[in-house]
Amino acid sequence: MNYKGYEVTEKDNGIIVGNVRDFDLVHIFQCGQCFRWIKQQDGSFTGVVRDKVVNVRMEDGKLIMHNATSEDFQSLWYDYFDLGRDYGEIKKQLMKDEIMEKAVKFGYGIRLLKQDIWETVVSFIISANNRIPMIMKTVAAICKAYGKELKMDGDSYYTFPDSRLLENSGLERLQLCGGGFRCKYIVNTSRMVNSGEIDLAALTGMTAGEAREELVRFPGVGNKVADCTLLFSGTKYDVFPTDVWVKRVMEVLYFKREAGFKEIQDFASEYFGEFSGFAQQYLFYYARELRIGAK
DNA sequence: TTGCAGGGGTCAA
DNA sequence: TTGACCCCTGCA
Repeated sequence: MNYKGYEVTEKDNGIIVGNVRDFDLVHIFQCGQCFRWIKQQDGSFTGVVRDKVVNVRMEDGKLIMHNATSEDFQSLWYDYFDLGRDYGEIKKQLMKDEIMEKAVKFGYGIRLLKQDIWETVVSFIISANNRIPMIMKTVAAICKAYGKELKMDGDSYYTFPDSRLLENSGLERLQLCGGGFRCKYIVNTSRMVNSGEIDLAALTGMTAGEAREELVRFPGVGNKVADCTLLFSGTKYDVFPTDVWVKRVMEVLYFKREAGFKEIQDFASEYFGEFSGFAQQYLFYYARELRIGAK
């Protein structure tokens, strides 16, 4: 069948998706936006999104999704991988100088995933003063402890637990997952969501600035975590999450000197405008892989 | 082998 | 503006 320009064929408990462009699994999963896709020995990736577990790989320019149906593609994967967006056009807009040209060519297959916003905010609370392997380990432990079990080829996988489950867990049990001092933030953030004090679904209707102000009311959420949450859930794209790597790459490549966070954000919003979030991803991936500005 | 610094940030003083 | 913070890894 054909769905919005993508040729989707069902085969052996899976689907093959043709016509995917500007799409590279390593770029997508290792550009810092997600923590639940595990690279397998054969180069494929296995991950859980909402209540589906799949294994994905590329073959001859086609996306092969194991344990998926064409209904799943329409209801979930098309949106999740942001397949309705023309990244070729975005890249053209962003390649306005030599720096961006290099960054975009380097991470040519990056796509911004539309992840569940609850999972995103909790994951990025965990990311504070933390390393990627540890973040992945903690998120996996939380899912295993509280999530719903899913099966694929005889192996068990787990969904990301909702805010009720995390609030009810209590601090002590949550701390067994290795989140350390961030666990109290997660419990209290869960409580604020459950009480209705903050409505995550309402952020869509706000400006990026308003949505950020709302998010930083959560304990453990500052500007950086708020911007990551908005960008990686597909809620707002005119944000420029500025962590130490982005700060370094901007200082080295654009400012040629030390620069403050506010200064960098103002520059990005002026220079990249509505495409700030995409620019951030190309720059971040470029900086981190090439260790630009690393000590 | 043991010890210690430090990490994709936030909070409190 | 600055240090503390869980916990694990890398490197003396």
